[in-house]
Amino acid sequence: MAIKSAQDPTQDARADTRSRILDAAEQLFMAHGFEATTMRMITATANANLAAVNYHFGSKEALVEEVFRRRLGVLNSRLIAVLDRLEADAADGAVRPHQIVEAFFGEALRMAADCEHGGSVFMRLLGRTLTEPNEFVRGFLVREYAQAVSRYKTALFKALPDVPRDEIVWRLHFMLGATSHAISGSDALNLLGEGTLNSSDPNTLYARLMSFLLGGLRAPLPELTLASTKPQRKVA
Amino acid sequence: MAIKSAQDPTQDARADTRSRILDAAEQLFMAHGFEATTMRMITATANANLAAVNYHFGSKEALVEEVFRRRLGVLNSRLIAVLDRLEADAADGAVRPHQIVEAFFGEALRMAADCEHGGSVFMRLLGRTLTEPNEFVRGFLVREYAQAVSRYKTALFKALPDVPRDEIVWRLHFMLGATSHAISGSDALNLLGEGTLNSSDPNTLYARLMSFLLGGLRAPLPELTLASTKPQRKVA
DNA sequence: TCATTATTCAAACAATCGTTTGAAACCGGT
DNA sequence: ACCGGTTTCAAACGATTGTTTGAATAATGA
Repeated sequence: MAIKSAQDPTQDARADTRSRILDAAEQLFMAHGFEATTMRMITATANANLAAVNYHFGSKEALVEEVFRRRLGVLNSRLIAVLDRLEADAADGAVRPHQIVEAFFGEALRMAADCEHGGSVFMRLLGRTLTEPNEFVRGFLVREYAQAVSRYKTALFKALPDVPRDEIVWRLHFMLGATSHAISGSDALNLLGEGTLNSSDPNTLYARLMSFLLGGLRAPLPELTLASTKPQRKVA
Repeated sequence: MAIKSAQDPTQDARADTRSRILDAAEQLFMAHGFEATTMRMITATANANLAAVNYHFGSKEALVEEVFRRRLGVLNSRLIAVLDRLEADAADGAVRPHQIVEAFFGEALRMAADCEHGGSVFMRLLGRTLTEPNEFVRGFLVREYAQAVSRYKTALFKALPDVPRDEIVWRLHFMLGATSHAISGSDALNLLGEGTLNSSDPNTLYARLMSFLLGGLRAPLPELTLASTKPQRKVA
């Protein structure tokens, strides 16, 4: 079994089942969640023995970790590289806010559109995982994502010196939610009763999402009246 | 079996155990997800016997369904009532877009802020469930939510006659994502490295979110160039 | 009061979970 | 051809899952 076809001559059966398991796990985690995906489902999909996961990764949790590490590493470095270039190209060190937003969420969307290398499946998995109750998974995400997010956050601080930092973080939070929802995709769109909507074209999704995100980012600051009319029983 | 004795003050042990189980399940589902929450955790939290869930609800799935039905019913009718009043108050039948958005997401946020009646826990659960892989839960959500969402969607169509309907649905989708993320709350905020952010005040969250949502809704329409510069390898 | 139903309870059910085991199969190197 | 190390495999492990059972208890109506 396991006909090796790739360009790496040292690609033995070990790496083969390993990556087959990773691919199968990624796909199944996306389709059914972490807890609902069993080792037997994974190994069956990967055409591997049940014991293969524990042999190659040690445990199911370690497999989850590896699934994310494999993809998050490249996303992270891409994000940082793009921001580095933006800041280098900025003559007087002034990176425009829309550039930062387009870089961050554009890179995410680009990976989400990369069906060939499995980026599509992974980004949908990532989008869902952002609200995952599982502490282990979420804690790992924070650890793995921290650098890039922090860089972009401070970049936005510098690009918007007049906007309170709390406000920026909140809007970053909102933008993250919108993007995550957009990537997770068509499942939630059924909630809007529109199975007809064609989300297949990544370019139009990019244009639509960016327009929305930048509109939200540039929205007038809210009036934060400290102890005033609470919108409790009446909405403005 | 189990003929309900009504909603009167004679709160007997029957209804008591039932609602204790519902509350416990709601809270545990929010904290750990559906699959990770076991019957034994639920019944232990509710101070009930293990068999109580199957006795009162029939199965774990039926319990999940009932947890949502109990709250979604009132949210749905509130949403519809608010929109009814908006459309009645509109003299010439012209409801402003911001009124629709404020009504829909404001009602959601209001319920999310209602800690006393458990609305807070439930809305966080709902926000997370929007991206839940579990088909059974998601299908049930769509069925239970469909009416209100459809009403608001067509209301937005009428309020924004010049905007393509696809665009409106997409922006509704984005707004839903941002709101869901905002409600699910502080867990994802840790990703932004801001545990310091105080999300406790529902009024400021309302103001911030509405400002963002309306900014996104009013954003200039994207240029949907059919076969033009793809944002593939370079971001603007 | 008694008869009947509704609810609780401890115990067990089969099924499935992630993990472990020890032997078989495969591998490249000298 | 032999060997040490790596990988696969069938089988089983104990633990935990949702569910069921039958008896004990509480509540209800006549």
